[in-house]
This record gives sequence, C-alpha cells and structure tokens, in this order.
Amino acid sequence: MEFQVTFRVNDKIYLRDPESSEVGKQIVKNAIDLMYELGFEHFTFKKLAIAIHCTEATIYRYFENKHRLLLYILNWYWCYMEFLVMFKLQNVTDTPEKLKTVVHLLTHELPESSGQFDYNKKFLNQIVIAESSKVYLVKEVNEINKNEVFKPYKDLCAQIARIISEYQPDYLYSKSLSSTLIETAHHQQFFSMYLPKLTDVSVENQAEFTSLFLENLLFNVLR
Amino acid sequence: MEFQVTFRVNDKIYLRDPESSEVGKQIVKNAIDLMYELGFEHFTFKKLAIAIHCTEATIYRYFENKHRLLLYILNWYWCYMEFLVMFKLQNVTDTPEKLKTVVHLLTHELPESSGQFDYNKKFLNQIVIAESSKVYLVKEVNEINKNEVFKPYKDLCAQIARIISEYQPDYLYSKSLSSTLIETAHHQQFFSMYLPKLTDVSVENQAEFTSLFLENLLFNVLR
DNA sequence: TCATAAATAATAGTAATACTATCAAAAATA
DNA sequence: TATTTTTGATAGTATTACTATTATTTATGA
Repeated sequence: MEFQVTFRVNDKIYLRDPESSEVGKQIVKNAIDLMYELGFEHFTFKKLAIAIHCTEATIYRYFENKHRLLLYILNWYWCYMEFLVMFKLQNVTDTPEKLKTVVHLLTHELPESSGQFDYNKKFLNQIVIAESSKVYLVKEVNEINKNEVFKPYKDLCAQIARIISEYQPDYLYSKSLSSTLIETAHHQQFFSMYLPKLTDVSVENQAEFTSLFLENLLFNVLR
Repeated sequence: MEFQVTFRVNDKIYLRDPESSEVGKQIVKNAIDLMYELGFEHFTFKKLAIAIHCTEATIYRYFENKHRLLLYILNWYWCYMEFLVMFKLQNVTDTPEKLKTVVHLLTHELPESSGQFDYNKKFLNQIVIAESSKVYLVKEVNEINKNEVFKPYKDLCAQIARIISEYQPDYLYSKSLSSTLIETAHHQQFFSMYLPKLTDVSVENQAEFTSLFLENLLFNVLR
C-alpha cells in the first residue's frame, strides 16, 4: 500500500504557497540542501536563487525573508513529527513503551516518506538540530508568535506532555519536561558531535548516546 | 571589605584586549546594553560605534566581528558563573544543598560585583538566555573550538558535573546532565517569558518557575 | 477567437551590513 | 630629537536584504 502524507502549513508563514507551483517546491527542497551545507547564517536567497536557476525576486514572492523560510521548514518538521508520534503509537498500550518510542523518534533521523518529491531527511534532521532555536530566539518573538506559527511546536509538546501525564498523572511539569525533552534531544546530539566534552558520549555509543541519556533521564524523573 | 574579581578571557577571542583601554571597556559595556536592546541579529558595529561616539574601524581593531564580541561576553559570564559556584559553595558540605545553590545561580540574575566599571547584570542575564546558543550553533563550530574559546563553558559544565557525581557516584551521565541543566535553565526561562504554553509556568510562580522545575528534575533523576 | 486583465518572473535598482585599506595624529621608545 | 609603533578617523568595497519597475505569460470572458 502506497500513501502520501501532506501537511497544511500555516499560511501566515509564506506570501505564496510554495506547494502551489514547481518553483515553490524547488525553493523549499533546495533551501534544505543549501541550509544544511552553508548553515543558516551563510545561507542567502541569492545563493538559493543561483542553485535553482531563478532570481532572488522569485523567492521573495514566496517568503518574506530567510527566517520565514526556516520557520516553514520547521513547521513542516513539527507537523511530520506529531504525525509520526501519533502513527507509531497506534495500538501501543504500554505507557513506558510509548515514552521510549517518543525518545527514539526525537533522536533519530526521520523515516523516508514516499512521494516522488521528498525532502532530504538527513539534512532536515541536521537543520532541526542546529538551526531550530534560531526561529524563536529573536527579538521579534512576540510579534511572530501572534500568527500562531509556533502552534505545531506547541501541539507536539502538548502531545508528548499527555503521554507523560498518562505515565504519571500527578507529575507537575509535563509540558516543561516535554519541551526539555525536545530541546535536549537537539543540543545533546549537537554537543556529542561537536563539543563532546559537554556530554558523556564515547566512541562506542556515539549513535545511541542521546536516546540512552534521555531514556534514563525520563524514567528517573518520572515514577 | 571591598574586593574586585576580574577574569582573564582567552586572548584568541579578541584582536586587542578591550580591558587595556578606555574605549575597549566602553565597547564591551555598551555592547551588552545594545545587544540586549536590539537582539544579536539587529546589533551591528555601526550602531555600537554611534552609541559610544567612535568609528566602526575602532571596534574592528578589538574584535574581528560581532560573533567574537558575543563570545567574549559569554566567556566573561561563564568565568564569573564558575567563580560564583565555587565561592557560594565554600563551607557548604551538604551535597543536596550544593545542587540547590547551583540551580539557584543558573536561574537568577547575577549578583552585582563591585567595581566602578561594571556590566549591567540584568541585560547580561537576558543575553545569556536568548543569545548564548548562537555562539556554538554555527557552521564554523569546529574551527572556533580549536582556540579553546569554549573552555570556560566546559569548565563550568565539569564543575557542576563533579557535584552531581559527588551526590551520586554511579550516575552515568553527569556531564550531559550538567550541560542539560545549563541549557534548560536558559530555554525554560525564555519559554516561560515568551512561549509559556511550552512550560507549566503560572502567574503565581513566574519568578521561581524554572528553579522549581530544575530542582524537581535534578532530585528525581538522581539518587 | 480575440481582447483584456491578472499573475508571474526577470531586471535593475537601493539601503544597510560587514568588512578593509589608507592615512594622519599621538604616544612610546631609542 | 628622531624614529617607530600605536591609535583613531576617513573613505572606501563586496555582499546582503530587500523593493520597484518592466516584460512576459497565463487566465478569463465577451
């Protein structure tokens, strides 16, 4: 059985829906590749335009600026992650098992979704790890937040918080623990790659380090 | 008794020691004020030059770019924080008390240090919360790391990890828990201010929320 | 079918940012 | 006193982030 999952990303993020045209799709796909390669700071619309053989003005027609484009990519990621959590927890009744699944999803590359036009999941994962905090750690956070552009993040956070509450109903900080889980998944992965002295990673457990740490943390905090 | 604490910041961070001249001191002091006001992205050397009535070139003589200037400010913060932890734990023998002190330090404004030429601690605290991750979440992280510019962060992390190990010697992730503590202190404070739905903050516990959450987390993870 | 309107991309700008090179004055040293 | 070094000021350039205008294509409807 083949099926395809698509997400309606909040239309306040873009000026024109990138899903509505071929160039639009190319913009998002190539933005992920180029942002992975250059990092958010060195990524520019000019460079993206050259990569997809169009002009800067064309990209500006779809996105106000590169911050909005990153926000679009992350919204897509948060929506996909929420879907994956929901999907993978179908028919799982064991609550510890649910939490383990969540940790695994947060600390591993996204599975390839079918569909001829797909984003590079390895690159997307690295962008989430290294760049995601840059969308809210800005002076304009209140202004941006008004358009509900962080709703998918809040939804994902609330979804995980519900599983935490299910596991331990009297735990007082389910949402903070949930957001800590998400954020820690990112920075522990980043640290274990680039600043390993800030972690307890070793050569042997490189790949599984973050999920081991988070599982241990979670099951010690709770119960 | 009056005393003053100063820190030798790694000289790879600056081109010319800002402590060595009056303009240099003005650059750092006013950078903190202006970076707080504008946020790192909108902060420029031009604007800083106007604020202290000098030229851009003067500032470039001290710091290669604004990233280095932020790194200098954070190095100062990390050194000061390590000093404070050491200082406040003098004569404290009770290990749980030590951990509580660390959490309190990480989640509250820095105390004013004496000295006629002092940085604005309220502003510095907000910069640490909102901008600190931007110094390492860059493509050049490996290159930058070679000059040991993150050493004060690693030292602070190791210092807290030692207290964790003292409390529970067989805990496997003392350094990761330590860096998670530091990072979580930042983003939970940020979230409770700007994106409260990602936390369990309430109107009543606004000020103490992050320390309550972290204390609870820490004492449940350990033992 | 053809005229007209609307949508789109390309061209060509501008203002601001992130630097660099040069120069002149002041300070330090020999 | 002469000479070197350090300093800040001036005046640039390349890139970035965006905008306005124009040309072309596409859609619509009489």
